[in-house]
Amino acid sequence: MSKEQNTEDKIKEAAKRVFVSKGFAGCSSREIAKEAGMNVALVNYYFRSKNKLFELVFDTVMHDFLEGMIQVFSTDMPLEEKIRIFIEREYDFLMAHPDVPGFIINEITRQNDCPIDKHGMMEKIASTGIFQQSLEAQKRGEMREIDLVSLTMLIMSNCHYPYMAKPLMQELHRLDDEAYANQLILHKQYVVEMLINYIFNKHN
Amino acid sequence: MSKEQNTEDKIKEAAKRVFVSKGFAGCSSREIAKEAGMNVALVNYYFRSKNKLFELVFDTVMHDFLEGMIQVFSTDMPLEEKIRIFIEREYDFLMAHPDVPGFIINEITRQNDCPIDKHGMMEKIASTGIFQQSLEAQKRGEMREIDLVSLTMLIMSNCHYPYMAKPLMQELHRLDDEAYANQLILHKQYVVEMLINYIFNKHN
DNA sequence: CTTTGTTTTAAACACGTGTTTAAAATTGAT
DNA sequence: ATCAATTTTAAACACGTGTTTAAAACAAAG
Repeated sequence: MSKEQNTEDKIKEAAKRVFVSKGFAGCSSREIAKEAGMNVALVNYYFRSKNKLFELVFDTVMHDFLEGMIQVFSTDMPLEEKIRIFIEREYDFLMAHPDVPGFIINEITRQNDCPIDKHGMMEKIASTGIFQQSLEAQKRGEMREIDLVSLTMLIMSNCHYPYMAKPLMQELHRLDDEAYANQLILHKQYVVEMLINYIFNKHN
Repeated sequence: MSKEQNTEDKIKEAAKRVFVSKGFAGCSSREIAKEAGMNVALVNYYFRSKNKLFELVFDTVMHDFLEGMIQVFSTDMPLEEKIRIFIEREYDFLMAHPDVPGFIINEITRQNDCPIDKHGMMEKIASTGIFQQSLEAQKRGEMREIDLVSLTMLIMSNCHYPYMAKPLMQELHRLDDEAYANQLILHKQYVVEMLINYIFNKHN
């Protein structure tokens, strides 16, 4: 990447790498500093504390994570196409950022009293009209009468879990990294087919 | 429970509670000791170190986790019934132990060079004949021609993720604990229906 | 009761943690 | 070149960590 980025950004991106892969409790300030190639004190000079730096990283990761949804949902495709595209985009995104879902879920679980939806992302998602579109499709009988929370959960489960559970699945089925990467490409097809079939009452 | 259990078991169960809910990096030896109601040194008197205690806990959790599968798969039900029962048992198990999947996946991810399948559980699962049964069902055309890794992944995704992602889902949809528990009961029905339909080429 | 072995405790050890301090190095403008 | 402001560093601080040690409390057998 560009070597022209300033110290603050170098620290922030190093912190993102370390936090996302090891979690807040699984790394130290000094490890982040070393990853950024500089002193420990400098980290706290730019960001007052490990906690503040973490909150900043978490916010941006969470933001990037939800931004993708909004882009897809904001188009004027028919619902079926939106869902299909969404799943494929999600698999592409996770191919490049495999440990983001685990990071987000773990860190939200860690402290159950923090403000997660700082950017009001959920309202943004709602304001794309995706939920209205779903309800209308259900009224017209084009879509299965399934409640929207479960709809979300079905889609997310089949997108996130294969990446989160990678080491478990690799161990259970004795797959190396390359084999698992190929498995994921194959699996995406199954997931799209299964979800579209189920949500829109398709046969075969 | 029975107050008659000895010190060693009291420590081990306290450790299980703390490790499973907070993870290895997220807790201290002293926290485990306090949870067990005793001194720090006593923990290391019975189990030589935090690491040894953790490995012991992880093994038993992993064992209990896989034992359920084996029981269901070892029956002589038709495949469709096995899968249906498996999903329902999995939801029941996770209702009582919601953070087990996250614990297992996180801790396997943490150290990518540890012997996970210490009990040879995967061979036990294979020796239930579940995989042969699947292949035969596929040959007879009763079952979709789907590769067995993806089959496993589809089922596990839709069982584990709803429990792992609970706080994320609660935040996104503004659900309290009771509402989410009800949601899970509802969701189980969708999951069974969707998976059975897809795997066995059902219509409706 | 005394003695022997086991269980429990308080204290300490060396080290890593997050954070701060004060000095050094660097920068940029006059 | 000088000087003030900014950036970077090394060192230190107080505290929490995993682990160990040695003494105390306890139990059981003689």
